Amino acid sequence: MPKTTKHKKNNAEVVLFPKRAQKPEKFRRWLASILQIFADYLNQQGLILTHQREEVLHCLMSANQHISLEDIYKHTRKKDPTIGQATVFRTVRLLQECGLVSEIGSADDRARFELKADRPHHDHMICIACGHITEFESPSMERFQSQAVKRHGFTTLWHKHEIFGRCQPCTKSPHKKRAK
Amino acid sequence: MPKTTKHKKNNAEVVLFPKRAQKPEKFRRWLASILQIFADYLNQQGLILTHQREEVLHCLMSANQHISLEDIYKHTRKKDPTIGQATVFRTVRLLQECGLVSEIGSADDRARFELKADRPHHDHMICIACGHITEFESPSMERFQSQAVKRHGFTTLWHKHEIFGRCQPCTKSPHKKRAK
DNA sequence: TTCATAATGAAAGTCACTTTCATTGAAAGT
DNA sequence: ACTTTCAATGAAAGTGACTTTCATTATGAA
Repeated sequence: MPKTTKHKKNNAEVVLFPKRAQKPEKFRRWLASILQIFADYLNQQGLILTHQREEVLHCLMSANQHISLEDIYKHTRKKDPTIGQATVFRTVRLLQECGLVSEIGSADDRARFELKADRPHHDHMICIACGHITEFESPSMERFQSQAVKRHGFTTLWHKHEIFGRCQPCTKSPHKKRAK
Repeated sequence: MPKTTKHKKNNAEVVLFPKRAQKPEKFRRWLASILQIFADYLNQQGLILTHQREEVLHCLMSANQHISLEDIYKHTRKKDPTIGQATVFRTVRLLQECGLVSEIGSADDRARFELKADRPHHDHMICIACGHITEFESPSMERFQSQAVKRHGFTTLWHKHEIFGRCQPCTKSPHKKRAK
């Protein structure tokens, strides 16, 4: 049951780049292509790609996990100590509007975000013990979902399928904490 | 994409009991059985069933739709004008703890609640235009979900499968507002 | 009745967003 | 190069849905 434990301060320092660092060259090309999509969208809206906006996108692309607004704020701040929360907030909203980023739930009350470009659709399993988010996908489930939706004449825009529980390590040793 | 439009005040008066009124006798028996479950849980925790707590549960059982804390607060207040938000909040938390009630997402930022006792599991389609919540179920999807979860060694406690989009009426006439 | 607790509601507090507003700054016009 | 225009920005204030605090009140045991 969703015991809504809210209003808890997150003091944990988030390590955004654990292992799995990609080849720099490959990453650079990927970054450039995504950046182009963002720039095109901004242009189309009569807006421009500033270095702050670029920094936020870069942060989201470098992260190997799902991150919160605060995570992004802290990390971009290391490169540019004057960047404000407001800009991070507004940039993430822009990124959502152009479909590059999507919001997902979390074990606490801070929303997490992830890049969704170039990735197949997937859903999330969220560990309520350590906060770790595991991705999974099931094309069969997607098929059944479309059927169910069609039966009700509903038009889908997006969906969230989030499973809350305990991940493998936390099932085995419920008291060990994993870094957020 | 989840354009999180938050911080909007809900001034709409919620009609909790539209049609589909059950036979009074049947409802009374149902109420009594659920009330007993709640009372047992409270007892087991060294707590008691007060008339305020009973009123909150009654409200949730009478509602033919998914309601927010504020809805419950307003409606219980009609019977007892002195009941406080805090009690509603605490009672709903108790009801969640004993598994009688679950929280679901919504198109705005106010959580909605529903009774889950005596009901088969189901998921929700949430209309972002009118806020209406439609229930659906798909046993096949549940099966595939268990498989996916098992593959990752995850232990499920509960899940949310929420589809955001437009309901049939709002797809046809996007600008007509339905009461929340 | 007396006491120890649980229960309650008014009011204050929290906190994750969001918006406001005075500046900045970059590009377009002159 | 100078001015004008307006998007962009960050500090700070605002919002609002929860949550907790605290002084009372109600309940049940002794």
